[in-house]
Amino acid sequence: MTQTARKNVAEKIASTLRTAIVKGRLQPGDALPSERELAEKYDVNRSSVREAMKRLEAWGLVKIRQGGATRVADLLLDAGLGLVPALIEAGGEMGMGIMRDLHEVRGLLLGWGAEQAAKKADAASMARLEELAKQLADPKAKAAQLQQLDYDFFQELMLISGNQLLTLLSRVVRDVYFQGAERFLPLYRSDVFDPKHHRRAVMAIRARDAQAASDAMRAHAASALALLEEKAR
Amino acid sequence: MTQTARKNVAEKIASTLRTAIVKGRLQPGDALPSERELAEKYDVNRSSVREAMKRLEAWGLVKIRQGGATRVADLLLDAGLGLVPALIEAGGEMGMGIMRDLHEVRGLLLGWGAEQAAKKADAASMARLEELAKQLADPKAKAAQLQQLDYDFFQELMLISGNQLLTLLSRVVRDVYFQGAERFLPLYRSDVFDPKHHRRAVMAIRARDAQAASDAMRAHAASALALLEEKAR
DNA sequence: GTCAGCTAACTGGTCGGACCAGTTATGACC
DNA sequence: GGTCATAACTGGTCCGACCAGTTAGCTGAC
Repeated sequence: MTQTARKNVAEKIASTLRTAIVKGRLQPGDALPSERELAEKYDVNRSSVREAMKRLEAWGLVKIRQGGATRVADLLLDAGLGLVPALIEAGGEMGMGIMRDLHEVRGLLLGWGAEQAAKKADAASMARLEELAKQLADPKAKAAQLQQLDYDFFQELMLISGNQLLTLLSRVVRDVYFQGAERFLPLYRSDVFDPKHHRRAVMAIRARDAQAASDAMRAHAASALALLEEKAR
Repeated sequence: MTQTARKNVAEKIASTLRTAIVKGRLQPGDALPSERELAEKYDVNRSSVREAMKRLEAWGLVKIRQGGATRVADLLLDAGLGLVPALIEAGGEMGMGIMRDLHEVRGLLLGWGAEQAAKKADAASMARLEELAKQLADPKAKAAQLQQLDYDFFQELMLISGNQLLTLLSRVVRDVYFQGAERFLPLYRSDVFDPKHHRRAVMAIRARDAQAASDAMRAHAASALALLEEKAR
């Protein structure tokens, strides 16, 4: 339990139970203790426990039924993205796996977004992308700044694609991403980060070359992933 | 206000406010009435209002700060996927747009999933895919069954890909999808639904032809999208 | 008049205790 | 042994109080 200082009571309880579920101490189908019992156990009011329960339900980790007990949901069937922070937190192989997956998804979306941008970026968007690429090439930039810029670039592509669902989705990716942000920071150290992919992508988008743009961004994600796996060894 | 009969009190309030926000009656930055005021207005207890607020916060629609007012978040910056049901519900152009986007994302994921499956499907997964393809080709199947099978096929591909994040994501896609399920139902009527893409994909996966598999599933999504847009006219 | 600083009137967060509304297991009755 | 009412659970909602931050307005020094 590190760094849970500033959390709500409900938040603490929710993340405690989430961890218990993810780590398998609570199995799918198991009934959770009743709200009243949990309230007593954690020495908080039942309202707070209820709030925690609602959160777990929103994450798809439990199923609540009035009258019946609250039970752990079948993770494979019902868990949503709310599970991810717990997976990352769990660390080890599990955490590594999910971070690998995250980069894979990012690569997929980046490639598609670049392709779309090549087809329909307007002058204003084009200018924003170029500005971002320029800042990414700044040798004096700090790793954290580069990380942020890289995300901004990603988001700009999603916006250009005009797909609202993906724009919303990129928000989720961001939350997951910056959750374990410091783990990704080494990827942006000045001696390893190379802005060439972004530069190539911007040029391709300007030239309306969808294939090249897509390839460039995929390459970016792939190289990040390769670095990450190298680090893991 | 139709069909809100079986909802929780909190759920009703949350979706009412969500609609207000999505439709722009409440602008980003605007302060919501205080919890006490809302409780009085809707003639419910403050606890219920609080629950609704927590839900809106989880959706990224509002920002809650102890001491300060609860304010509408900047949708472009903070809203997550929880916004989607409201967009669909809003109907009209907006709803149509989001459904179009949904199919686009589905196509992207289907294509990628099929590609991955061609690379790493094992015998058991292969068998499941074939079984699903067979059932999809059943001329006696009802539209709703076909729709479910189509989703199952999608999910199986996500599972095969081994990407946990995408598996979780497909859960979200499912929720969005079956939310407005009846709107998609016409796509599965026996006189329009054609299982050939699934058949082609399965054959390609068996032959380990990633490109062909990907193309087949992309074609499936594209044709569904085309049908959808034709219907909209 | 201007501005710092205090205070009062907000906001959301937590509490406890009550009662309503469903579910489930018990046990008397047939 | 099977059935069915009911008691003892579960979560859902309510009330009213107080704690803990924020904000705005007032006061007073300059």
